[in-house]
Amino acid sequence: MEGDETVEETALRELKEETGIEKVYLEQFHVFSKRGRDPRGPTLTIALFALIRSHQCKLFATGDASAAKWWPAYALPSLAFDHDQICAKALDALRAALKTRPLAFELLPKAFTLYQLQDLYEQVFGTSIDKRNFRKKVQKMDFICASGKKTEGGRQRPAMLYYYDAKRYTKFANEHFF
Amino acid sequence: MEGDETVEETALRELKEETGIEKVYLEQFHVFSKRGRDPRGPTLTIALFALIRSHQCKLFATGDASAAKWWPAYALPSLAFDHDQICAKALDALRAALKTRPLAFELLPKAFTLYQLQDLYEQVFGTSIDKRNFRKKVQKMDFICASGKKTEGGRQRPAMLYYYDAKRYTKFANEHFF
DNA sequence: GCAAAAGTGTTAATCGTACACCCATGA
DNA sequence: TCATGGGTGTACGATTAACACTTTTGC
Repeated sequence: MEGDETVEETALRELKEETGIEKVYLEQFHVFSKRGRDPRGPTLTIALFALIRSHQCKLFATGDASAAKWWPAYALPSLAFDHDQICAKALDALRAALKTRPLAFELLPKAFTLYQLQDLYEQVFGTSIDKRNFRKKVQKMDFICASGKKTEGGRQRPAMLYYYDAKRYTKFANEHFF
Repeated sequence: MEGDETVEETALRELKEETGIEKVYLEQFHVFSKRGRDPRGPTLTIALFALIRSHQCKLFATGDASAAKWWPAYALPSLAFDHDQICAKALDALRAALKTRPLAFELLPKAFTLYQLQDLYEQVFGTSIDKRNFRKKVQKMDFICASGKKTEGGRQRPAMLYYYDAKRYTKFANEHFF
């Protein structure tokens, strides 16, 4: 941490320095402090995950000359110290977060198709979901709104583009929980 | 933090020093690092909540001469710095934890009645739950087991004592989620 | 035409919810 | 006898889960 930065500001700065990516959703998930986790001496690691919109991921690949690179979460290379455990816990935290809060919309473009949304959940949870049941459920969530526009230039039939309405979600959540 | 303690060890030591309570369940919920949260300068607070079994709470009241004291979460006294915000976030984290994991059993005696379990959920979530529906649901959870023993010396009809079986929970969770 | 995704309903089973009364104990 | 919790079943509505085919587009 530099100057009087907060944890989140530090993470955003480092992420931008290493990958060029900015303006992402950040969430803390654990502080690692076990003895011996770094042979150089006692350390405290405050771990956060960042959610990066899918269309921004390619910017990263064409970034500067740093060693940063994408890896699938289920096939990481071997990492220094206890960083493999940190990544494993990050995945758990991500799944728990996606189950209980509307964070899928931080991973998709602002305008997305229902296929993209379903695919996201299937990939994160490693399940397959029935398309009709999924769409039926989405229709009941009035914070997922059809924009009226459709995809263009895809290899397939144009699909309706949806967007996430955070204000409607708040109302929805207040009515459905507690 | 002293010596090469972990965050959890520090919290357990401090808790014991201040209140005499030990061997509790601890869980991290947030790191507070906002500028200006402590006028004395930049600080980093790693916040944890502890779950203390109800029958151990009275030990606390008869503890040493420290200023530690029980307060209801919905009527806290005014606290230093941003500690009111930390407590508010602790309550949120506690509710989220109790909804998604079997942590109620860290708050009850090892042997508990169904009334105690229901009362716990009602108090934490501020709701009232139908007794018959609650018991029906508990019956389906085979990790909540009748011990065969009953309460003695209460003011009421003796009640069956139940216990939590962590191994069965693991099996149950694997079958019911994902 | 073919590959890829878009879109669309019905049925059966399960789950959640609402609801009221008698019982055993200690004070 | 009274206060306090202990203990029990049913019926209705809502939700979930299983399941297959036609459409539109680019190549």
